Amino acid sequence: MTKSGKKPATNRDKATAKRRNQILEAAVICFLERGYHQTGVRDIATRAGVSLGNLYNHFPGKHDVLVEIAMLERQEMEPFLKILAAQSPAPKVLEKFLKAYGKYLAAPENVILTLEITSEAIRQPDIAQLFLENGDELTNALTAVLRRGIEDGDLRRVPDPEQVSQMILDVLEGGAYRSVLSKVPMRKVVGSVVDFVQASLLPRQ
Amino acid sequence: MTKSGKKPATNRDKATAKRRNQILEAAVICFLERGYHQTGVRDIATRAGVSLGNLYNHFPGKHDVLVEIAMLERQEMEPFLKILAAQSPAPKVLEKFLKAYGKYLAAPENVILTLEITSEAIRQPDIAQLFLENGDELTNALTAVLRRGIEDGDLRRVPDPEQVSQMILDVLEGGAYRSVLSKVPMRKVVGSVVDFVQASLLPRQ
Amino acid sequence: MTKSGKKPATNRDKATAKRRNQILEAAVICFLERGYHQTGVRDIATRAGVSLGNLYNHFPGKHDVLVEIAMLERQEMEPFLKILAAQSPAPKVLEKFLKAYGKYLAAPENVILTLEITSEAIRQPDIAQLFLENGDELTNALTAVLRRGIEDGDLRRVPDPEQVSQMILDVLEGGAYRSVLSKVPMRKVVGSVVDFVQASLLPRQ
Amino acid sequence: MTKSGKKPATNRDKATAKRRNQILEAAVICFLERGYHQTGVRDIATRAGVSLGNLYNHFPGKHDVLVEIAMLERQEMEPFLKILAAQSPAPKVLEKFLKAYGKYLAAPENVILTLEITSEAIRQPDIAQLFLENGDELTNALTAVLRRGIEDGDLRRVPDPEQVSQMILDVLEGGAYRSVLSKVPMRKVVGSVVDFVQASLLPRQ
DNA sequence: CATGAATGAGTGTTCATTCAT
DNA sequence: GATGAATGAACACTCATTCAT
Repeated sequence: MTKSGKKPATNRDKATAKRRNQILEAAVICFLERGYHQTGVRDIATRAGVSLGNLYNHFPGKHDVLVEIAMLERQEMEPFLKILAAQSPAPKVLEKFLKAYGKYLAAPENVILTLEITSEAIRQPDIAQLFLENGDELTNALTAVLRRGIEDGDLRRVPDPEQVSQMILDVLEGGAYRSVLSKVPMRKVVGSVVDFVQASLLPRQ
Repeated sequence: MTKSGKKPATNRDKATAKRRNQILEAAVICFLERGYHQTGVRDIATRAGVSLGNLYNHFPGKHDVLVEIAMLERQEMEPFLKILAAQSPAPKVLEKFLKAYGKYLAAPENVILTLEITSEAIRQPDIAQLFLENGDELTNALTAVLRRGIEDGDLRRVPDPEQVSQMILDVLEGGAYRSVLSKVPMRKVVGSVVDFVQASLLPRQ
Repeated sequence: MTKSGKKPATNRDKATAKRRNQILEAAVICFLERGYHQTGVRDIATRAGVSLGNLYNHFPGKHDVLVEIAMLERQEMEPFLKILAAQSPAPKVLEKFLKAYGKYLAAPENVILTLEITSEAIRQPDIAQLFLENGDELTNALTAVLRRGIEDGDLRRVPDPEQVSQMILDVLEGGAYRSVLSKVPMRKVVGSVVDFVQASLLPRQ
Repeated sequence: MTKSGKKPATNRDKATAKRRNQILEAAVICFLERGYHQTGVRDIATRAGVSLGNLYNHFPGKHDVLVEIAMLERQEMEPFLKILAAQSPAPKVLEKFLKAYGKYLAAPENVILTLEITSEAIRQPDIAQLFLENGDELTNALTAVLRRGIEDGDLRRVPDPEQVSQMILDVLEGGAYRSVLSKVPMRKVVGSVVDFVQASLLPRQ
């Protein structure tokens, strides 16, 4: 699967894949600790236990390591996509999602890494695209939930469900960022978000 | 003595202050164009029409230029603080604020600069503090409006008004960031925000 | 006396001379603390409580400050020249001188400053000349004592009294340098020097 | 493992070692010509025919280049240590040593380099230690000769043989320094030193 | 695949000195 | 005489990347 449709995955392939992972993990740690720009390729290689030159056998350059990390981030969204795919009533799904995603964002490393990527995205189109795609998956799934809730009469008929899902994510992620910076417990933040969002979306009785 | 009391500001002082401003403005442009880390002190000096060495007569270092810019950002909040201080009914004030601040955030440079500072704040405590103080002014003013609205019965009795103002700001700023990245018009974003926030805060009839 | 034979020394002249001294004293402290090359002209000016530009009204440049200091060092030799000029028996004079000069060299600042000058002397001919002249005064006076001692029969008839006085100074100054570096008490060093020199110079009975 | 045991020294290792030497030799030349502080890392790299960056693959920094040179200086003492280890009568050994070491010091480069290191030693503890260790080897060997001479009755029973060996070295090195500065031939200096030292140490008949 | 020596432009910062005020 | 802004070359060092082995 690493190369072609078949699966001849030799030991060599496996060893190589392992190296890649070592490097990626090391890079994540470095980027978290010191930031993307402050991290040198040497730092990554050293931390990964790989020679400097060899790193370039696995990645074309520092930039591409970040790109790959951004792509891995996307996989982390899977559990939340699954939650959003559930067929329970929309408000229930929504609440469950907010709490789960909020818990995930309570880990500072997830926030910092995202900010690091966000920050690069502004000037680097490929990362920007990746980042938007990442977000889109989540937004789309969330939007679908909202639409379903509206149709089922479980949610208020908001004018633009897509914008709303964006806002829901913003409000959570913004809270997460502030909780990293100012040490407000994420738990408290999530509680407020749930209340705020529900108040905005639940239909007037 | 150079600042306080009357205004003994000599020509020399004025020239010096002008230089500082030249440098700061040049730095803002550079940071916007290429980002803080990609910008060299040389770039700033050149753009400011100042010699490299002389820049260091006006600022202790690159870092401090960013700090000063962050401090200037704070002053930009003044008009919005004024709006929030108005004594009209809370929902009116709120809407006016959202539109005004949204309009301000429609300028990509304001968003990018904020992100640049945000991004440094994570690893540099002095900038973090400055950044939080900056935000606090706005949050506090907004919180006051919310409290007043609640007391007047104009707004729903939310459990934690401070968190709510944070969320309102997040939702606006997050939208602004996405509008920079994905070219969604900020106008549309602000519309959704106003609806979303009002739906959440206006009391059930 | 500062300029011409007369003595119109105005207040202005006195103030200026005071400034010069302030600068020189500050420079000595800086050179001792951080070394000549590590010391910046700014450091000296700041320490002297003088503006950077003004320092250049008093001295043509950093180099010349060092030259002046080297010249002042020469004056410090006066007391020892006086000791050597005494008409007591040569061995007595010699011992007294060794102890007095040794005591002077026990102060690390005197040793370090000399080394700093010595070290510059290698590459800067004007300092080299000054330094040699400095030393020559002492050597000549010491040589005179030796010659007198030899003629009086109080000292061994050494082949080259001038070389001998050089060596006597070397042995003292070398000891002083080591005492700075390795914390051997200078007192002990001087004792050994006196014994060593006397043994070499006193005539066999 | 690159060093110990047999000699697996690959071509690569050898090439690397050669580079190090090139750099060290270039550094010595630079330090002699212009002094440690006046020499830029670029100067060294250029003279060594090595790129600036690559120099940092071989040495952590400029300081460490000097340290390594100081360490190499120590090896230069080997021949003199051998002379001092000879079992001939102490006065003979002493004279032979003085002449040999004096001849070595007659080369200005040896004197200047030592002064350069000496001068750094004052402010840099690691160099100070290295420098003292260097000197100690010579002093100890010389002290041993003196002690032997005293026991054999070939030398005067001096109170502190260790101090005496220090002084002997000081007198030689001081002479060498002056011969560099004032162009007095080292030959003449050494002659005087031999006389002076012997006069001090040979027992009264 | 693996290594680390090699490159040289680039980093932020300091320097001694000048000069308009 | 006194000030400190102005200059730009120089500083030690780091960078992402290449490539011979």
